[in-house]
Amino acid sequence: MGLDDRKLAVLRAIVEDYVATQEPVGSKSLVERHQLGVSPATVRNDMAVLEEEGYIRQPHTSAGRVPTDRGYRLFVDRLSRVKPLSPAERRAIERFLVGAVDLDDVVHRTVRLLAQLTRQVAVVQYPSLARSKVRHLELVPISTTRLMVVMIADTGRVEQRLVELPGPISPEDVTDLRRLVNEKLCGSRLADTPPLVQALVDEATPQLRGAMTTLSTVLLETLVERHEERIALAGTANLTRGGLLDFQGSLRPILEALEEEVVMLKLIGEAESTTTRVLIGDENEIDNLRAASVVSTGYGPGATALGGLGVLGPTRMDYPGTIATVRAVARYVGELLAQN
Amino acid sequence: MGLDDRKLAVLRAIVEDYVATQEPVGSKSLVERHQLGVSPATVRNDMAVLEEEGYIRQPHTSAGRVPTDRGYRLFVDRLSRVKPLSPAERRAIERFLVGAVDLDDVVHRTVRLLAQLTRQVAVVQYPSLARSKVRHLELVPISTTRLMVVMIADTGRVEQRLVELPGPISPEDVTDLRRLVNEKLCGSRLADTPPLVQALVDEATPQLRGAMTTLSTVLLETLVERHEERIALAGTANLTRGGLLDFQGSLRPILEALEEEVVMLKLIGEAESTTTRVLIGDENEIDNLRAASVVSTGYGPGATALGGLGVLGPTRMDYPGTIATVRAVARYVGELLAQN
DNA sequence: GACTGGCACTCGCTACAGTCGAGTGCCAGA
DNA sequence: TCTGGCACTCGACTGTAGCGAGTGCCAGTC
Repeated sequence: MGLDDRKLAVLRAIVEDYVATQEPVGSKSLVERHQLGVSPATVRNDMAVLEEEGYIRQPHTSAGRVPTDRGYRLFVDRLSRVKPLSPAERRAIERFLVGAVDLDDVVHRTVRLLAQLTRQVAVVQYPSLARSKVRHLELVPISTTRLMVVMIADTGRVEQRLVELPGPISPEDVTDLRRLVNEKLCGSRLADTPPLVQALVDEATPQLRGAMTTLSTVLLETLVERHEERIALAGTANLTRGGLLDFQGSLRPILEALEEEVVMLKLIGEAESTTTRVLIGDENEIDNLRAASVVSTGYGPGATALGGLGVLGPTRMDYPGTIATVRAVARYVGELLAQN
Repeated sequence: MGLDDRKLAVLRAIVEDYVATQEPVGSKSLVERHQLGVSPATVRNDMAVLEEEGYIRQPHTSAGRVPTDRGYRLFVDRLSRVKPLSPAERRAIERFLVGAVDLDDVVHRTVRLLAQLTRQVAVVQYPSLARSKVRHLELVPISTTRLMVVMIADTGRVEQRLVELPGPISPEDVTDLRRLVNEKLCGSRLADTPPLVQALVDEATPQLRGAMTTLSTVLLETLVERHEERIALAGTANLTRGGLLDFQGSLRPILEALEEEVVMLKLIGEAESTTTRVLIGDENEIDNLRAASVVSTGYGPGATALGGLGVLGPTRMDYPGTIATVRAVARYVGELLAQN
């Protein structure tokens, strides 16, 4: 059964009121607060239909209606327009991000900004290593059999790892190694390095072969496979906003999920492009987050995403406002990183 | 008025029972669960004295007694002995920390381990830069007017920062800069570098002076003054353990405090030595943490602390067990870092 | 046919009274 | 100094009643 315009207007009004007041909304207060041009009784009939279709529900008989996840979905897809940011918000974003001195700083400022503006939990993924290019590889001898490998990516990320060599190595050999590795790998995307690294081993002189083999293993392991992705988190205190009504009484599962980097990456970091994604309640694949919604987007120069960022909050959130903020922040961060 | 041995035994019993059950403890159940050798009435008299002295209190008339912060303090100082760890716990610690590949890894594993063993929120400070020595400084040209400075400390910490030079610089000059900086600074403690950095500027050739001045500013700013300290956090979900009884109903202030690195550093990182500190409730200077207790200690090779670590939980916590765990973990981490 | 006013009904919330029981303070006696 | 006994307190729980927001339905109107 189709929903006519008025029914949609009623749904929109319900979502807006519920988000604002956090209380189930009834037909009477609805007509009072919105110019629907009809009587409460009519609204009630519409509500009955909306409920039958699964867009709203009653917490108890004789309470007002509350949007369901499906209702929010319809609202987000068809009934809301992205709110333009207020000038104050724009200024806040600019001011907050100006003066960041390095990538860590950018990421931390961004995640705090996002948490503050949306009053929710914010998550920012560091620029993905897989999509970064190698700018420089530095080998620093720590002892005769130990090297520290430092990789600097064009996105500003710096990763390091200690390498235990099979045998002692001379400073000259380290210099050679450094030169070889840099010649081969500089400028290539990390995702493309595995064959290059293999080639390095194959082409190495017998003298360097042992060291190169160990080094290559570590490079592949650390930079390509392992904890290549990192995230920053802020605003967990915002979860306590709105008492315990949101999140059906327990923050536990949410906090647990937030601590699992892998989970968060899945949520935030999957975006390949800079489109905005909204996951509402049940749509979430992570059980712990069934009571939450996530608004996320990719950021980066142009339309390709270097990484993802987003916020997590109760399903009862201000979607238009949140979406606008997330997008705006992502755009600014993208520009900022492009400058480097 | 002094407290005789039996009164102290009563206090100990009250603390132990309350920590275990989380319910106010009465005189009758007390004599049932502990071999005090006296009747409930006698215990009641003792309790009256303990209450008068401020060691315990009644939530309401006619409920059992609950320890006050002062009571916990006395318990920790005089009535409890540090529990030896179970073999299982020792094994868990070893297993958890073996196989860590770099400092980040060590810190993350440690903080997770601590959270898991104590079932509380764990905080681990990265080895303090101020107390680290410079192992190597690397300068990587990003463009003709930009350098990335990477500092590697003997503790394994790696910090980087982008430097915008006043004018273009040649690769040869970069090499010279790198050599000069390393000759001067390698091996010295970061806290001692400011005069050395100044000397570098003074001694620089006219050609390098401009670059060196900028570089020195950045070095001082980034490495000595600014975000020199970092922390890792884990186990926030443990705050929800024990319902909302702990933390007087709101996690808000706790979560807020946990997000403030500065606050956490003050709490965890002040220790200069590897002695254990216990802060109970009110003793805490941070208002937001008035309902929490913190057990912290320094870790490092020998008795000098490289950094601090600790846990935060409700005042109603198992102090002997927590103290033992925190100490044991700190010792292992210290050993682990000494190996590098 | 769509909308409206009216009406009976539901049910959560609050207030109030009553009961129960854990725990206390006090006191006289051993 | 300790103990048993006793009266008392007060929170927790239960049951009842009234209130009110909100609903569904129906007959009537445009």
